[in-house]
Amino acid sequence: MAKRSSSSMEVLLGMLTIESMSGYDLGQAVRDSIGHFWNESYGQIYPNLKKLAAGGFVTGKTEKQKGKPDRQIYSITKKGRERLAAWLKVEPQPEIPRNELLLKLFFAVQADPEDIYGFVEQMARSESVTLEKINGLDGEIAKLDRYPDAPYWKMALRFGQLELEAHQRWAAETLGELKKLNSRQRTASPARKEPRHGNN
Amino acid sequence: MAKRSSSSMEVLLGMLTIESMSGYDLGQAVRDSIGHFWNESYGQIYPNLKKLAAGGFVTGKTEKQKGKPDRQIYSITKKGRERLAAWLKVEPQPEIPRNELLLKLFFAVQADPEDIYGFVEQMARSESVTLEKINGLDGEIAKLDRYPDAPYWKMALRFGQLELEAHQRWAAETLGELKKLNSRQRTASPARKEPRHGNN
DNA sequence: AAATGCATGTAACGCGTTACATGATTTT
DNA sequence: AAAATCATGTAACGCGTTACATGCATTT
Repeated sequence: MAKRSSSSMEVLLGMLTIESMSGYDLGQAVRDSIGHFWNESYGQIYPNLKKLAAGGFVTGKTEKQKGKPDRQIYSITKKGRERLAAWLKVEPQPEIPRNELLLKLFFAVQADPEDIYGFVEQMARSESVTLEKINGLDGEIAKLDRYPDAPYWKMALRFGQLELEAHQRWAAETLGELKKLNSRQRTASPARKEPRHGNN
Repeated sequence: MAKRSSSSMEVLLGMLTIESMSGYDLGQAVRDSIGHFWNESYGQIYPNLKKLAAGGFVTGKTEKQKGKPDRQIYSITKKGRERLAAWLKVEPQPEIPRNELLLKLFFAVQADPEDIYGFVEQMARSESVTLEKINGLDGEIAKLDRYPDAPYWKMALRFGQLELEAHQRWAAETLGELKKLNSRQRTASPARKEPRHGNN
């Protein structure tokens, strides 16, 4: 058995406690509000909603629209809430890490220094965009303090802020180190085009 | 097609540039030296080594041992180095995030406050262990400065340090918030056993 | 006596992504 | 005229985990 329970259904249930939504809406909601720590593809969302409906955890109502295709609006049921509550009692599994950037950095002696430098730069740039997005969400949550969820949303957001700020500091520090290392390497062994390693 | 290239073979190649090893050794090396940002299971390592050998990226030599089972020692070939170099030129993909703790925190209104508090505490404790392990590695790398890789290894390690420190700060802050929130809730609505939501 | 470590491997299984399909409307 | 958005869905495919198998040696 390769059971990994995996919470893909429970995110949907959780989101539906906030508001009844269609599968399409759920995709957006996940991306826009918890995208910095969770993702869910439509290839997962639609089949899972069907399974949840078949199990009585959600109910769906068809909503007609003019011009646009019909929407299936899903609502969580009592049974769905119970399932969510049960899942919330289970200790969360730490995520198994797979950071490709760090992997390539770890093997960087085998690489072109310029490439590695570019990777770190690129990561810093793209994460700073994410950070700004998160900071934007912060302001939005502040306006939503009628929701009892708001304080928790803020804590989850805060995680992203602190983590990404740490990443930014690391990137700045690392880019400096890489620069020093590259210039030292260049002066130490000048005009070395092909790395010589005596293997096979 | 669901191609995700996935670097599982390249980690092995990368590790073999440091030293020739068996599959078993590779499993340990991954866990012990890059375990904080990468993981690889034996169910992946052994078949991948066979594939790499079949493609001429590594070569294996059987090593007899007394009492213990034979070891297959793998070495990277010229072709293997080329493959690694090619992979190192490709921009690393940002990891898709899946943080169960934050997910449960996000839906914490639906949960028992004590459970959530415990989850954050538990995460902080287990990550502080990881942090100590990383700090231990730091000292070991310092002794390995004959390796040209050492500076890069340090940068990868530093990432883990800064990130985990940020997590620790977040956890401390969040536990404080949760405590405040829980006491406020208890005084606001006393003796509420069943949450009343008008859904199905 | 039982459990853990060494060492290599295979098989089952499911999770998740990507690609594709459809078709109308709105934006560029 | 082309591309993107809305909206729902299915099928293919592979990655990765878990479990299982084997068997000897050492540790508890």
